[in-house]
Amino acid sequence: MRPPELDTFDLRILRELQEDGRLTNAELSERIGLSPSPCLRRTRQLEEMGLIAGYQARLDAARLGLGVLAFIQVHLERQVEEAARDFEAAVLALPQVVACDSVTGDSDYLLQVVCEDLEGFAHFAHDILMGIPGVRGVRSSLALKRVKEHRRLPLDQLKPVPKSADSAAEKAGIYGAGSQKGM
Amino acid sequence: MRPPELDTFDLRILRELQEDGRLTNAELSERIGLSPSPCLRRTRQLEEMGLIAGYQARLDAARLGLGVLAFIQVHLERQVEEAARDFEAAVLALPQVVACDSVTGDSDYLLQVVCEDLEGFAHFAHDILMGIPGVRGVRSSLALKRVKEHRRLPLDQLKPVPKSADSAAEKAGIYGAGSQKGM
DNA sequence: TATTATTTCGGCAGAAGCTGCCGATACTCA
DNA sequence: TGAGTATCGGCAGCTTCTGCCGAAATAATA
Repeated sequence: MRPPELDTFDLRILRELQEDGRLTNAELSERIGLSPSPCLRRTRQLEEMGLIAGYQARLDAARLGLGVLAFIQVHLERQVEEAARDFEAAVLALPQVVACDSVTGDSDYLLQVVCEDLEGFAHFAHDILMGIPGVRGVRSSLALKRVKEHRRLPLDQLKPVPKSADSAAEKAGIYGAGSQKGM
Repeated sequence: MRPPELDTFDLRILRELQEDGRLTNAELSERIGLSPSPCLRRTRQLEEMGLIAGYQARLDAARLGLGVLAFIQVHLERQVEEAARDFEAAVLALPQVVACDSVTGDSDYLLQVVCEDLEGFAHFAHDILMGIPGVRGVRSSLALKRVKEHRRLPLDQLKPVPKSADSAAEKAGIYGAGSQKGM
């Protein structure tokens, strides 16, 4: 997937909203150096393009009494085509699993699991996870300390389009019917 | 850390805001079955108590051209007291690292890293990460497919306080000076 | 059980913010 | 250089926010 070409304003909007998702449009427009109208337009477009996938409150798991975060490497049975599909479906339905990726390396999936306490985690790992058909084995690591968890994407790595150049053609593609660029 | 005792309304607020962090207070109050005034009051309290740590826009990394998510297990040199402190400080300053936990098991830290492409990732792993003093070795897994990534805490695991019981004493402690519970 | 104290509720009103429309400006392309 | 296009900023009606009020519900006490 090719990155859409965003100018500095767009990147600033993304950056600010990634920091504070409840910024008012008025405040946001001030911070990025644009008046409210075009700022709101751009934000809506970023949402419609799916670059902003949504907004969410970040909750403090520990303070809420969800004290255990575990990373679980999962190995599935080989040669079972349906195993992966079934496992993914099962994982999607488990609220304790807050993230799940299929990964390279010596396991098939990496799960991130949140539980109240070790007892709850033990129950999850043994009775629930190991009970999913196709699961051959798991290996768990418990998070001892959350060193960094802001989860903000490194937008600084992206270089803005200078807003001059082929801006017209670019916008036509991005904001318009979007019939180019091999979508 | 003991979980603060939240009633059903509080839990509903957390649930809804975890789903959509930009809900208007009017809409939120409707959904939880309370009028706007007390709803806003409760939300503000949840923020002040730190249960709501913040709000953020969830961006689509892939569509933004940040196509690589990697999980990196990091081993530090043993017997080096400062290694951990220095490593954590270094990690905090690296924008590519979107999350970092110190973990149990056969590595010291688990990093989640976002890069534009494999080239960028290779550069990060070799030139940046391995360049941090005290790092003995790393092992990487690349995410092939994000099966689940909503990152919503399983609030259903928590049981609400019936709103009767010792509500008065509880509120005094939580909402007031907060001088109890070993803070 | 009756009374008092405390807490939380719902409603209201001024202030702030949203949002769709307008003309004006800057830019591109022929 | 001139026509066409896209983005800007401003405005106005509407929604939403937010702090303050009295009322209702709950808890503590006698």
